Amino acid sequence: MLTSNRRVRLYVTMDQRLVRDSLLFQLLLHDDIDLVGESETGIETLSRLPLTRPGILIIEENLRDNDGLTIAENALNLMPSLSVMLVTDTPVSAGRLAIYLESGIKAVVSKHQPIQDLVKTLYYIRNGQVYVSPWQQPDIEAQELLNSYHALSGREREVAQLMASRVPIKDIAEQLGVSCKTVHSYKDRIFVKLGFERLPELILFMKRHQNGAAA
Amino acid sequence: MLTSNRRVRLYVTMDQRLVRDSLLFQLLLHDDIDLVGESETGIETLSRLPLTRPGILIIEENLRDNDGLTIAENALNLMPSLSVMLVTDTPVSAGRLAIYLESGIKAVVSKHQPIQDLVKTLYYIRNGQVYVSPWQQPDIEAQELLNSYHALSGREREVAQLMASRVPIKDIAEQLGVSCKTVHSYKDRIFVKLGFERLPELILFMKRHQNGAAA
DNA sequence: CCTTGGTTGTAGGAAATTCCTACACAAAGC
DNA sequence: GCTTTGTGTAGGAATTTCCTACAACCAAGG
Repeated sequence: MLTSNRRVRLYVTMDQRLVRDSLLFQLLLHDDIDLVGESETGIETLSRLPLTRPGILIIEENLRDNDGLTIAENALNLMPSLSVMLVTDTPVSAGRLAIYLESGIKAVVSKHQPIQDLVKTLYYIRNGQVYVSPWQQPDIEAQELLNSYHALSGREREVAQLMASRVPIKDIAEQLGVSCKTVHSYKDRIFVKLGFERLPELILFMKRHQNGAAA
Repeated sequence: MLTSNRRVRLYVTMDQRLVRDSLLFQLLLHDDIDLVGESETGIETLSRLPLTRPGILIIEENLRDNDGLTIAENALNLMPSLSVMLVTDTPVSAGRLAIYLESGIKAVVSKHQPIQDLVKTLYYIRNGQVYVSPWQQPDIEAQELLNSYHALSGREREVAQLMASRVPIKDIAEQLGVSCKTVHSYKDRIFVKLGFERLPELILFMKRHQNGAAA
């Protein structure tokens, strides 16, 4: 298999602290990700690259002091082995995309995509692939997730609903008349089937699923 | 004490899915927060308020279809009991701030603040307070955190450093020649002293602390 | 028809984690 | 000098995670 388990040395350049923080909190949940640096501006990023030697740079397209492309090009000059992921907030034309890829950028992801997209992409490029996310509406992924949900068994779905409403495991066990152990088994299976790692993912998915896909 | 333990019915309106997702993942870690709805646009928010009956609305200042102030005013007309938190990405002048507060908005937080600011503010306004975050550089909070760090004991600091480098508890115990239980005690104390809940917070803090405050 | 292989409902065990408590000892203050 | 506070150490209980087990059912294939 190609799934290498080498660690990721990550550098993140994002202007807004709130966004950077919440993104980093997510990324740092993965224990194969090492944050080697972070910046708000392109210039600072360039200056700190040599010392921090990241393997992957996640950088916003529009920075305060510069545009991500320029910084990325300079960064790739300094460190040809760097994998750059550009995070965009406006639609990218085909022409511009071509420029990005030609300049050596490994991935372009949109801020209008789910965060899982960014995480997935991070691992793609860690493995040497190139990836461009669609601008919006991730039909493929969302559909797959929907399918996975419908592949849940009856019991699993019951537990998923209760867990998403924050009913404690013990209460779920009582309500269903089974042991805690059993509920844990359902929980494990749900998380494996849907590819989740933590409760918030399940809560969010269930909420969105109920409203959006009530059809 | 004033710390009521009533649950928060939260509605979040943010344009970009990536930002919304990562923010929600953070917020939903708190088990007293119920997400009752989310939108990308102001119009949709207004239309869904009556059914979802949130207690708190977190809304961006600049939306695709409207500005947050307008939406907030309309929302407050519909539901006077709603607490609105406006999230801004540009500096807010004193005049504009006055307008915000006069129109009944309970909090204004900047995207250039750490995410903890937003979370704290959420609880402030849940308790009926009004809060305006500074535009940037949270000297007060950051300084408090620094102080807390310096209040760590020697052993605690050692463990904090190792944990931030993702050394497993067992290995830490071995290295320090104490039992796992002891390391867990240090961990608990560190988290209590610094006010953290999860490893990524510690990792991020240690990284920033080492680089920034190496003075 | 009977076997085989996947899925479902159920649960147990081992290890790790969380949360709380304990306690001896040293430093510090009144 | 005695009491409080902080520090290094660890134990217990409850919960969580991860992995395994297994009987029952169901679909498919020879």
